[in-house]
Amino acid sequence: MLIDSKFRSENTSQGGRLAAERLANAQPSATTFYPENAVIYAQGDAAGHLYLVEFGVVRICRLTADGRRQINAFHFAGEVFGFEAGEEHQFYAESVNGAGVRVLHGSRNSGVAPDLLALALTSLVRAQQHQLVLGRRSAAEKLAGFILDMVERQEADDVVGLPMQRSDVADYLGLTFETVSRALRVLKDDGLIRVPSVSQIEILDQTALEDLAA
Amino acid sequence: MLIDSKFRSENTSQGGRLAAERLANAQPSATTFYPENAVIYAQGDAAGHLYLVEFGVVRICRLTADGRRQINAFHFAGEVFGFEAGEEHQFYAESVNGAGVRVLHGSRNSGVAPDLLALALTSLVRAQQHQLVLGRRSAAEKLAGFILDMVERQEADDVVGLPMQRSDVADYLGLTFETVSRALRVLKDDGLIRVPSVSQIEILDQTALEDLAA
DNA sequence: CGACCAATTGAATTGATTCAAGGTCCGTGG
DNA sequence: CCACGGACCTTGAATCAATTCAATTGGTCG
Repeated sequence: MLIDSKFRSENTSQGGRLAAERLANAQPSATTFYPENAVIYAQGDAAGHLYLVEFGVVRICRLTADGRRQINAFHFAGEVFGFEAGEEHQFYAESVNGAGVRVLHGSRNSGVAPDLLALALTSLVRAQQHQLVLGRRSAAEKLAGFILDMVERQEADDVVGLPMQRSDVADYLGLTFETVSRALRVLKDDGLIRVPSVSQIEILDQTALEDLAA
Repeated sequence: MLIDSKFRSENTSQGGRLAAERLANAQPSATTFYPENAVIYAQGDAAGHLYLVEFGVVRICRLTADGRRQINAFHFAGEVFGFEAGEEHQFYAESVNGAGVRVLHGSRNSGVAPDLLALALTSLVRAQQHQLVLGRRSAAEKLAGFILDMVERQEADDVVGLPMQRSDVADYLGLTFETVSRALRVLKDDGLIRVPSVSQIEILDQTALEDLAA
């Protein structure tokens, strides 16, 4: 089975945005605003819809039995989330910093399957990337991978925003927020980054970051 | 956008096997046998094909800059692998213990998109599950999650086979093989499992394992 | 200005890794 | 058939890194 290159070609840095636009334009609907930390859907809710981030950032989370939180993904403007397996959501989605979200409505058999596939592959690629980052041994390596991911998705050159707080980053990387803070300091002391403000990171040595994260 | 429940209903424990069968039957092809540790495709090879495991186990891996190996996924009989983003494989695939693999050939526009979507979602769900396991803090928790995954996919009741060696499990969980060995001992000493042989694990207390891994 | 929340930093502890030494299993050859 | 060799697994002890708990700093909003 050869996957049509039309599907794949959209799936690298663009993150399936063409497919998302096609779906969104096919049947426009209203954008809902979710204030900071507002729940978009909860664990156990009926699944099946897809959501398009218009602006802001969304996090996809899951709570463990002992009350810890694992963040599965962050989604930025232009990205689509909501793919899941069963009839119920295994994860819950929240607005990180105030986000506008549009539900994608559409008939089931209107020839959008190729677009759906492209979007699903985008999510798959992100998940695979996250697997790699989570599997890295040291905190500094994880953080380097995270920062590079942010750079790529924000299409920023050297100053990248961190719209989520340290504990979000920690739960995304499987660390504590103190360790995130310390790892940032290590990268800073080694001259790989600068931290002009709490929510901004300037890349000083992208090559060194990539070597760490590779 | 409402994802057709036909796609989703196949995507839980069955792991998209119906879709895989439909694709395989659509255009049968020969099965290739890959001996232990044989490479099925290499990092950098042209991507685009999908592969069906007929028997045996396949691992999907990636090497890091400093020579460590991250195993992204294991695939068992009946499962499909090979989904990737760009034109080149970002990962490499190897036979773990001698595996029969069939390349899925087919015309690009023969109405198989729904099946492709189902399979891609299956891979996505597995990747998400793996994210959760990798994010767990302790080695025992990771191992509990891994064992439960094996139980589910082998459809075994209480004795589950571990066809891969300790170092494979370690690279899958982001641990060292010594830590895997020690974590197994912990689970054994706590009465959650028995280890009748090196490659077999008997579940004694599935509920406790689930509590650990949840 | 003061209160509050997030982030940083410090010190002690816990847990995984590292390095090293046996132990087990299995296939091969005498 | 048994002994040997090699690969894999287990176990031990020391080290190192992340967590935990606690204190302090920084920034924001009323």
